[in-house]
Amino acid sequence: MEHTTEYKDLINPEQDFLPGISIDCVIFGFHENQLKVLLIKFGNTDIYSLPGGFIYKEESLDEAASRILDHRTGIEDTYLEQFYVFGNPKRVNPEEHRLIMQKNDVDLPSGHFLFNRHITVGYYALVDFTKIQPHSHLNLEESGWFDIYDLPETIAFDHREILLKALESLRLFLDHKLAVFNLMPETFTMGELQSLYETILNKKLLRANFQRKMLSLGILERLDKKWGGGAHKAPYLYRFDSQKAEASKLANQFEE
Amino acid sequence: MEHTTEYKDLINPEQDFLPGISIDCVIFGFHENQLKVLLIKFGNTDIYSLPGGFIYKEESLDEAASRILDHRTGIEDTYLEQFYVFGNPKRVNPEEHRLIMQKNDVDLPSGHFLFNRHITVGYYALVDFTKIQPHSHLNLEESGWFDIYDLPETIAFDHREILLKALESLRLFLDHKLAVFNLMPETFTMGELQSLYETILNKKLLRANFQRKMLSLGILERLDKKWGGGAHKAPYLYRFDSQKAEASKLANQFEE
DNA sequence: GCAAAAGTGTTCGCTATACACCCATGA
DNA sequence: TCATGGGTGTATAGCGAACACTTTTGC
Repeated sequence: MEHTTEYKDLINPEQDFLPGISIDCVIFGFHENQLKVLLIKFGNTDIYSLPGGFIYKEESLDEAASRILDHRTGIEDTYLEQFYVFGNPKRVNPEEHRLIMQKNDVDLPSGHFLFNRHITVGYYALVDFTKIQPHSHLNLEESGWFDIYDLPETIAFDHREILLKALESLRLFLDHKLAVFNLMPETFTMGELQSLYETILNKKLLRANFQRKMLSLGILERLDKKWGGGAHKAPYLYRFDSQKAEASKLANQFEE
Repeated sequence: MEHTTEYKDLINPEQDFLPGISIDCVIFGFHENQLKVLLIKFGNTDIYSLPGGFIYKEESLDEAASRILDHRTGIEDTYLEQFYVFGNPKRVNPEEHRLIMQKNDVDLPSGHFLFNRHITVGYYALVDFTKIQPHSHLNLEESGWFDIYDLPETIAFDHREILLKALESLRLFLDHKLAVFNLMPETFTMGELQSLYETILNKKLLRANFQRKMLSLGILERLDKKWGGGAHKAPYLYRFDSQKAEASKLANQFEE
C-alpha cells in the first residue's frame, strides 16, 4: 500500500470505515537492552501517540490491525494480538484532538466525525527490531522508538494508559506464550534473551537458573557457532526452533 | 429499570446507542455441580443467544455491561469483566437475524440498522446462582440456565464461539484471580468449592491437595459450624473473607 | 459394622532459588 | 593476571502429586 499523508486520510473516513471504532497498536521492539515502543509524533507539536487506524467495512479486526501495522512499519506476518478494549466516553478530549489537527492546517468543524466518541481496540505487536527499516513505508522523520521506561512527557489521549495495559498483558503472558521470541533477532545469545526477560519484567533474574529454564523448554536450537565479541568466554548462539515449539505446545499446555 | 419487551427496544436503537458496537454477556452460575450459563430464547424459535445489548452514547463499556446485566438478571455489583472482542465481519448472518425477528412479528427492512455489521465486546459475569430470582426483572419464561457442557443445539450467530472463549478465559484466570468465589454462595463446604473447580477445569482434582492449596491461600474463614447432611462426617463451612483476600493480594501478585 | 465423605499425615519427585566453581578471552 | 561474561554443578526449600490413614455419620 502506498503511503499517503496521515491527515488527509482522516478527513473523510466515514465513507469507508466503520464508525465509532478505532484500533491502536502498541508495537514493541527490543534494542540495546531496552524495550522500545513505536510512537508517532504529531506535526508541529511535542505530542506523541500510538499508531492507529480505522477498520474497513469488509475486514475483520485482526485484518485491520495487520494492515495498519504493515502500513506503519512495512512489517507483515508478525505477532499481533488484541489485548483490551478501551471504551471510556471521555478517553479522547475532542478539543485536544482538534487543536492538534489545526496545528497541521487541517481545520475541521467541532462536530466532525473524527471528534466523535470512539471505542478503540488495543493490539500489541512484537517485532524484530533489526528487521524494521525506518523510512520505508512510514514517515518516521517525526516518529520513533522510545524506551518503555522513558516515554515522552506528552502522550495524547489515553494512549499512555493503553501502553501500560499492553505492557501488563505482555508480562502476564510471558511464561504462557512463546510469542516473546518474536522480539528477538534470528539468532541470539542466552544473555541477550535473559536481558529481554529482565527488561520486560523490570527485575533481575539469576543467570544460571534462567539458562536451565529456557533450555528445559526444548524450543531452542544451539547453533554451536560462537562469537568473537568481548573480553570473556564466547557464548553460544541460539535460534528459536518453531518445530520444536510446536511439539512442545502439543505436549504441554501452551496457548495458541 | 423497567422491563420492556426486547424486540421493541431494538427497532430504533440508533437514536440513543453507539452504532456498530454491541455487548454480549456470558453469565456464569454454579448449581447442582454444573457450571451454568444464562441463555435467552428467541420467541417462536428454538434458537438461543447470549443476553446482550447496546451502549448509550454517554456511558462507558463497563457501565453498559453492568446495566445490561442488571436489566437481564436484577443483579447489581457483581463480578463483570471484559474478555475479548469479536470483530469478524461475517460473525452475524443478517438473514438469520431478520428471520428470527420476523417470527416475532417484527418485520424490519433488509437494510435496517440492526442488521448492519456489529462488533461485539464479550463480558463474563460470575454470579451467585442462589441470589438470582428468576422472573424478577427478566422475562425468563423463554430463557434459562444451561449446563455449559450440555448446551442447546441451535445457538444464534457466533455466540457459541463467544461462550467457549469465555470459558477459556475463566480457566486461564482461575489460579490468578480470586473472582471465582463470586460463583459460590455466602458459605460453602470445601467439597462444593472443589466441585466448582473440577467443573470449570473439566477434570478431577485430588481432594487432599485441593484442601491444602485453598487453605494455604489464607483467604477462607472457617466457620466452625457444621452440618447434618448425609451419611458421613460433617464438613466445615467456609466463607470467603474479602479482607484476608485483600491482604493476600498485597502480599502476593494477584491481579486487580 | 459398613459405606461414604471429610480431615489430616507422609512420601516422593520436581522445580525454583541461591550460590559456588570453572572456563575463555581481551586488555 | 585480572576483570568480565559464559557455562555448569550442587545444596536446599517448597510445592504438587499420589496415596494412606483416621474420623464422623446414617443406614
